Amino acid sequence: MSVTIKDVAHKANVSIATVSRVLNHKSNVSEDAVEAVNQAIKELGYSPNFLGRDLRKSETRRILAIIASTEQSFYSEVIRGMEETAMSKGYDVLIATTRDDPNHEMHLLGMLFSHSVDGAVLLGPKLDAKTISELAANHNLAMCLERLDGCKALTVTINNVQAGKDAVNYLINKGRRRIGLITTTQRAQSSVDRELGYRQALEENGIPYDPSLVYYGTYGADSGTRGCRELMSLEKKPDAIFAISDMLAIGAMNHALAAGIKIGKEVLFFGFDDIQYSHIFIPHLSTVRQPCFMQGKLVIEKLIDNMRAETPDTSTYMLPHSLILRETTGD
Amino acid sequence: MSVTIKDVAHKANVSIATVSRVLNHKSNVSEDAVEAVNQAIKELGYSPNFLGRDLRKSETRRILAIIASTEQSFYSEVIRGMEETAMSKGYDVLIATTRDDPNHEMHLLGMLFSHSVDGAVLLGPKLDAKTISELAANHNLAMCLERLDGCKALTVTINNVQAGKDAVNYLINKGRRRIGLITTTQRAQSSVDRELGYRQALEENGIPYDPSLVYYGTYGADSGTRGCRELMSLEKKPDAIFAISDMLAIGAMNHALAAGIKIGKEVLFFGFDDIQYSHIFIPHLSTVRQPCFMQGKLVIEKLIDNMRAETPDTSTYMLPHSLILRETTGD
DNA sequence: ATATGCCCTGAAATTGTTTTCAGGCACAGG
DNA sequence: CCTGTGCCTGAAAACAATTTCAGGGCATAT
Repeated sequence: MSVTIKDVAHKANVSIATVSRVLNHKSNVSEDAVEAVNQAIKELGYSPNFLGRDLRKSETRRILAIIASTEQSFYSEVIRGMEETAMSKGYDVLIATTRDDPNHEMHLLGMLFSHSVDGAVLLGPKLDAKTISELAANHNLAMCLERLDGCKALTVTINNVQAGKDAVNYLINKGRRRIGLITTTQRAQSSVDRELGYRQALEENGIPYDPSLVYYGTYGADSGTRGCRELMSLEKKPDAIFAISDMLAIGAMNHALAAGIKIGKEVLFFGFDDIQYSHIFIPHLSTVRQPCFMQGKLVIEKLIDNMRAETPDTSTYMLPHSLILRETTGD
Repeated sequence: MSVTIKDVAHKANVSIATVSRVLNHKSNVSEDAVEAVNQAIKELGYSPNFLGRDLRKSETRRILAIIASTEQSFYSEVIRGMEETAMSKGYDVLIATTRDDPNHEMHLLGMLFSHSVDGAVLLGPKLDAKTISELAANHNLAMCLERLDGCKALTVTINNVQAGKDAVNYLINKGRRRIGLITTTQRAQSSVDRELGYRQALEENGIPYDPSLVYYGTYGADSGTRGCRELMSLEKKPDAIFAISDMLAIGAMNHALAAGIKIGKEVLFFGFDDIQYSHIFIPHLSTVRQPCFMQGKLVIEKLIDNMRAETPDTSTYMLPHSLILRETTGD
């Protein structure tokens, strides 16, 4: 069918071993041979079958990034960080999506077990901590962006508790006391942590926690809109709203704009993620920025380290976040 | 190192051939053997090495989708269409990004040449038509979303000329005569086609083409903002603006909103792509919707057909688009 | 009793590459 | 002239699976 190393060897009048040496740029091969082989390769239009190579070498130099869907443009910087770092070490990054299905996530991890890739990174896993811990013990598996409580696997993330706390503290320092929270019923650990930060900030400032100020929805913008409408129809309206994602915050502001609420004065808004639209949408949204590129970079570095290590590093690395202050907090 | 089929065979007291038969659910194997093998597999925690299997079978059942970056959330529906269709036929879809670098695009195509995947789909290629035509002649390669003039390769897209024309015709039918165009200097074929549609619509309606009404920028929202500002500072202002992407349109409307222009009355806006934000942003944007899911579905179906065919199908399939009419055209 | 057919099994070939090992050759030093 | 050294080379093993082929065992038919 396809042209193989054997055909090249035959055409160049050398052994397949010599062709292989040329392909891999080994030093111990004569110039004549190199010339002849390269000539044959060109004429035949040969390109090596990596299945053979990978099998023999037991490595593919490929890493799989498993994400929920390509919808969240938010992942894109993380992926870039992963790719650039991987490439500099001679690896390629492939992406696959789970569509929020834990079974499909497991199916994709099959690529790791079956040696189709050398390592895998989960960005927002759907599987539980126990399962992942077990898998990570025997395979080159890491997590990024999301940590999992009690999960013994290499993790790179930010401190979402502290980040939520910082955002809410900022609102409190602006003199706000009735702070609404818009979050999701879907309990990703990061959502849980951000909510925890919200509560800690209130507590440390002696503000009583009021459950009616917390709206649980989905993660679409329209859910943010509904959340804002609900919070604003309370007898005692909030004077600030913290949303656990920019998407929710933007949805929320849509209601506020429609209702004629003065954003940044009457009610302050704080988002999370610093997505592209947070500074396209008017008014510009104050938000928490994570070091996306750096998280991608670090997780790949550590993952590749682990591939060569005898005992894998299963630490959790938390990178620093920062507050981006814009119009919605009156800045 | 790892546990292989040999270990399983030994543990189950059968030959590796029998283990292989069990793994592949062949009928001609006794129940006792099946039992013993499955038991051994479980005890050893064995999972087959696909490199061996793929090499022997000369197929990986994997398809590579090559995109520019995961930033354009716009791709996500296409990918979903690809994945769902592929999965139903027993294939997995992997994604890789070129970061707009034609060299890297070629590097990624190496996965196709080296038999690491069974087929590849380019979504918005950076390579030229000639190169792609040659590659497609010898490998299982297709294009989706973007066509390339004179490229002899399986392509699934929409008719961007007609779509641009439809959008502009709609504006004309609303009584508009001075229609601005916001586009990009980066000449993707789809941009060229949409601009062509714009000109054809004008021509067919006897409206002279006015170059000062065309703004060439990048594809960021801020470029749309600049474009709108420039067009609105003309002596003879436009009464409608067609942007070749929603992103540009949203950027443009940001200027209009800030300048107090009555969107949907004074100036109509028409976008392209129907991205998520086009109905989050207020006012809601009228836009052209492409059948993303269907394009993804069709390209995979045709690509898989091509894998089994003796002579590959190199046709271009154009799927129907539709106009989504919202507030920005006064609907 | 022998032949026929079916079910199940394992040895060995096969897939395309890398790597090991042994040896051929030339050249320098004794 | 002989030996050691270094460079280059090819045959064959290895990687982990699938598939082919031949045959053993058993039941049924003749």
